Amino acid sequence: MPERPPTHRYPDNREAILRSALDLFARKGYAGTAVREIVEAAGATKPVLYYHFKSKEGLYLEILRQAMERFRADLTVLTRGGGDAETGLMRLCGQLFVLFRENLQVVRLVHAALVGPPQGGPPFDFKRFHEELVKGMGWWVDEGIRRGEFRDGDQASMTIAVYGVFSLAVELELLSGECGIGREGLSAAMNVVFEGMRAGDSASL
Amino acid sequence: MPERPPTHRYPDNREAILRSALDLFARKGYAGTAVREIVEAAGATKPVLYYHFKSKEGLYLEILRQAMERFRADLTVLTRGGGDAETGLMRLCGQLFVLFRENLQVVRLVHAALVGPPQGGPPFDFKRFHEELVKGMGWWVDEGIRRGEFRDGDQASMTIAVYGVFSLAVELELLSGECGIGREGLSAAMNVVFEGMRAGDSASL
DNA sequence: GTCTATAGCCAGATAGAC
DNA sequence: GTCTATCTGGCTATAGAC
Repeated sequence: MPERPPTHRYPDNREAILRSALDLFARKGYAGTAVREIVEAAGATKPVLYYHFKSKEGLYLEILRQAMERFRADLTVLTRGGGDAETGLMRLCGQLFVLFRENLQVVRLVHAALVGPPQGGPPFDFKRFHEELVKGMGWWVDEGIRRGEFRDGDQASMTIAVYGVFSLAVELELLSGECGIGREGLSAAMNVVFEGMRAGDSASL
Repeated sequence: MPERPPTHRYPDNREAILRSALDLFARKGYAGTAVREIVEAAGATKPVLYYHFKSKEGLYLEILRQAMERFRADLTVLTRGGGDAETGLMRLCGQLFVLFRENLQVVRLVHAALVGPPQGGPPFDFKRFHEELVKGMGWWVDEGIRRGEFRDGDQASMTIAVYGVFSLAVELELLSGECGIGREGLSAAMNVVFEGMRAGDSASL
């Protein structure tokens, strides 16, 4: 008879609380969400929450920590891969866009914590989110310049231009009421930017 | 002896409360800010706040209403004016950028309300903020296409590209710790986008 | 690990005098 | 218009049994 673990290390209650907390924090904000709401939605009770996460802040930090972990793993994969820089950059942005759209709740939570008021929530190293995105896109721009695909001399501005379009596309998905431009809209707008980055075009700068 | 108004219509208390509420809402969020904090920072008392604004929600809505009013006035002015489309678009974005950077608290508040969780705050027609910005920029893009400055056939994508760069520049100012690219960085990144919009460049689309 | 029950606090809002 | 004093309710967090 195989050994069973003496106790469940991650019981259903813990996962249920994480899920309903993510949902509520994303919809009502950290300060706007009561612990009572979270445990009711999860079908649990308050002491269970405090047992697993020690405090409301601990729960919040655990959600963000998990989100950061998953995001970094995906970003690492998407920065690899062959092909020319324009294709790689388009693939990176396109797949990140899909990933973000499939996890809008997390994106809303992190975005709010990045640029919004901290709402009394605990501090967290959010800027790494932003910095790693810039680094991932900047890597492809560097590649493009090195290979002669993109014009030389304006790496930072090109990265900002690409990142700006990507960032806006994501934010439009966050707006309520179907303002989003979708992946097709993102590709079209990125093509406008690429048009201004390609080497060989008349550079009147 | 000249007549004095029978009573102060907008006494100092009212303005002081509006200012400290803007400061606190922007720093701690709507739900994260207590009425007690607001009136203490303003050197007033709670009944004064409730006399002038009826409720915490009423105070919040009044702040946003005033912000929206000032913003629309500025946007209307900046969409007029002569010159070619590229110059007009650069001026619109540059001056809006300066305006936003001088009012970062309001921008943070509105941005949080636009894309962030509502935090229990009352509903407000925030999307008009976004829509009017898009309309203002789109007007100049239309002008540029009409005059033959910009390539034809991709108005929406061009507008998104310009708006995306502008939006990112503003958001980087919102991040804590001097991540901003400044007005020069905005201009440089916009030039990358313009490079891809100009008619006459080799269009390999 | 999970419960019931509750402590202790602070929130938003108001009554009524001036 | 502004005050002091106060009401009512919800909040986070915990004690202690199982």
